[in-house]
Formats: sequence, structure tokens, C-alpha cells
Amino acid sequence: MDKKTEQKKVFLDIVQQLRQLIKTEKIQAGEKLPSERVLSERLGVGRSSVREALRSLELLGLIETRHGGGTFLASTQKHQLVEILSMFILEDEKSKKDVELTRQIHEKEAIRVISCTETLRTLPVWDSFFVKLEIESTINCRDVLREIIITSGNRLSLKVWFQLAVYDGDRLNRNSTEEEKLIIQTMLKSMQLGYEKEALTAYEQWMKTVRSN
Amino acid sequence: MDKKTEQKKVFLDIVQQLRQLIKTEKIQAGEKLPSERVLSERLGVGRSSVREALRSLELLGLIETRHGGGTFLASTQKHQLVEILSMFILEDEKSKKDVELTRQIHEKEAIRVISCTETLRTLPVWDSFFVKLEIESTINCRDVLREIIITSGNRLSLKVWFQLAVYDGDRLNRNSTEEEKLIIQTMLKSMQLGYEKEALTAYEQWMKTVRSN
DNA sequence: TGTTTAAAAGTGGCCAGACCACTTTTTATC
DNA sequence: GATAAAAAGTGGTCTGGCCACTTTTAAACA
Repeated sequence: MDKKTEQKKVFLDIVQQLRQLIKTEKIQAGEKLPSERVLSERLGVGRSSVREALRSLELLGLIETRHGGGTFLASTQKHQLVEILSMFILEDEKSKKDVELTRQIHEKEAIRVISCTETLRTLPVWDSFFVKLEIESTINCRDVLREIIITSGNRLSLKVWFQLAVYDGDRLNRNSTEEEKLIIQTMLKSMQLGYEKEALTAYEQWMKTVRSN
Repeated sequence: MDKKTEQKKVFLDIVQQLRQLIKTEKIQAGEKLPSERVLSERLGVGRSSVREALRSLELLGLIETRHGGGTFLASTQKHQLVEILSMFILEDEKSKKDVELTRQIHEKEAIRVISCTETLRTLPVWDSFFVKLEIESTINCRDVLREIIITSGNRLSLKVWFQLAVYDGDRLNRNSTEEEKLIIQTMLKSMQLGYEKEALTAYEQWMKTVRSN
């Protein structure tokens, strides 16, 4: 009948029950989960089975454990989707490309949304980037993209993007080159003015230079 | 020194070593891994630690275990990373609107990609939809969208989409109305001819009717 | 010899208990 | 009230056991 209790493997069942537990007890990110021994008793299973479930979630970055301290629900930013992906799956070029493309799907959509929304494209934050570029003459690429995604207002999209951005971390989390600086300025300016097409063209150009580096 | 051996937790270390093992011994998808007891001995750790690592990889769908049979390397198609993560990420996502928008981001991009790619937009599968629409006069909405995402060729995007589609499954997994039928036909036709803009316009129109239902 | 059947070995699933290292809480002392 | 020591709590790991299931091997049979 019940799919939950139909599970063959105890540890998979525990993963489900933990999810349920987090939901019903409204455990927030950073908060503590019951100890392994307590879970073992409450769920009526052996501690080793509880550990198998917890370790699985830990590998994903869904929970954090502190030796002697306890087990804690991790913040969304710490999920390790791409970390694990790259470890086992991203060996082939096709998968790497897919991650990059998927990330860019979200970035492009955010640019579209902002360009088309008066209240978003006229936000003072964009000007602050120009100021920063004038003063320091450079800017962190990842910061620009993140701000764009955040501003677009889709929190789920942001979460997905965060995960994917980890993979390209090295390529994105760095200061812009002289060449990029101009492109980024063009992109932001176009976006501010609501020129969607131009902003996207500049974006594509930017990503092209990123790839070539 | 070595990051691999610097690992604090044995089970994480084992995950790494398993990856190494698979690589060096060239274990292909579907092939058998050493037994838990053998791994335990070879790696010089307890069996419970080996199990914690194996169960972690099993949750991700990276390996498959058969009771009494052994542990096998899973095929690339079966990875469940996105599924598991979405289970936790989507759970605390308050806004259903975000889920819908994010799903549509992937759909729109797929339409763009197909429209711009000769080999994709001329695929016979699109004609088959027209045939089906003529014969049965209706079609499953979800099937159309799924085919579009699949055809776009981004496997990761497909996985993300699939998870998101589960959430408004009821609204999508149904037969098209008379009104929708025309819109879908327009959309597909535009796509086939490479008219990206028209295809997207039709798509937006379609989603509008979906929302109003 | 070839087939079928039964035993044995191999393997994952799960549990109980133990010990260690580390952290948090409590208690005793100053 | 502050500090230090003891106790309790908690994760980290290992050992060994038993069960259920699968695969292999050996035995019996035709």
C-alpha cells in the first residue's frame, strides 16, 4: 500500500523519514537534528542503518556533522550537486557542456526578465557596478552573474544556479580581464536601458571569451 | 599534503578510493565491484565504513546493489543526483510560481535551441504529433513538452525539468483542449520552420491558457 | 556424458555492543 | 560570579554476529 513503508532497504526508508522529520518539526538550516542514537530508537532501527542514511545525505551536503557536536541541517548554499557530479559523472565532455549550458539558461533568462522589467533594470545596484569598475577597474565575474540571478527574483532558479556555478567556480570566481570589462559594461548598460537583445548579445560574447580562457 | 589522504572522515575517503578503483580497474557500467568484505580488507577499514560509502553512492544511483548478488556500477542514465537534491530543495520552496517559472525557463530554451538547429527542427517526430492530432484530435500536453526538452539534447536540463514537471503534474499530464490544440500546432509548425520568435509567442500563449484553467 | 538437485560458499542487509575522540553541559570549587 | 573539573552527550569506527538471498560447486541421477 504505502510506498514509504514498502521500501526494501531500511536506509532508503530512513532518508525518507528524515525528510519527513525535517518537514514536520520545521527544522531550519543550521539547526540540529536528533542524535544518531535517538533516531535509531525513534525509528526502531539500528544505529548503523541510521548512519548509512545520514552519511548519504552528508555526501550530498544536505547535512553537516560535527564530531562530538551533532548533526545539523545544512544551508542550501552548501549542497554539493556538481561536486559529486564532477567526481563521478563529468568525466565526459558532453556532461560538462550540459552543466555549463544549463547554468547559462538561467543566466540568460534572468537577463531577459530584468531587461523587460522597469523596476528591476533601473535598480541602483547596476550603477554600483559601474562605480566599482571605475574605481578598481575590475570586478568579480561571479558576483555580476549572481546579482543578476538574485535580482531576477526567482529563488528556485537561484538555487539551481548556485549549484551549477560551483562547477565552473574557477572560471567564474575571478576578476574580469580588460577585454571582459568592456563587454560587461555593455551588457549591464543594455540591460539598464531595457535593450534585451543587445544585453543578451553582450552576454553571449562574454561567455565566449570565458570559454576561450 | 595530499587532499585525498587528508580526509577526516573514512567514508568520504572510501568514496574517493572507490572512484579511483573504478578508474584504474576500468570497471564499466553494469560490471561488478569487489564485495563489501573484500573492500573492507583491501582498504584496511571496517565493513560498516565501506557500507556508509556504498550506500551514499547507491542513493545517488551511481551503483546498484543486489541482495546476495553483489554491487554493480550503474549506467550513466540511472543517476539520481538531481532527483534526490530536488527532493530537499523543492520541499522548502514556498512559491509554486517559482517552480512553474523555472520549468518554463527550460522549456523556452529548448524551443529556442530546436528552432535554431536545422537537424533538430526537421526531425520527423514533430510530424508525428500532427498525425496524432489529426487522428485522435488531442494530445498529452506533458508529452509534447517532454519531447521538446529531450530533443534539445541537454540531459541535465531534462533531469531538472523532469523534477519540476512532477510538481504541476496534474496541470500538464492531461489531454489538450480544443483551444490548446491550435496553439500547439502553431508552436510546433513555427518551430519546424525555424521561426523562433513565433514559436515562443505561441508557447507563451499556451502557458497562458494553461494557467487560466 | 549430460542433467538435475542439493549443498556450500559468497554476498548484501541489518543489528548489538564496544571503544575512542571530541563537544557540550553540569557540577563542584574557589 | 568566575573558573575548572567531571559527567553526559555525540559522532567515528570497528568487530562480530545472524539472516536472506544469489551464485557457484559438488553430488546424485538418468
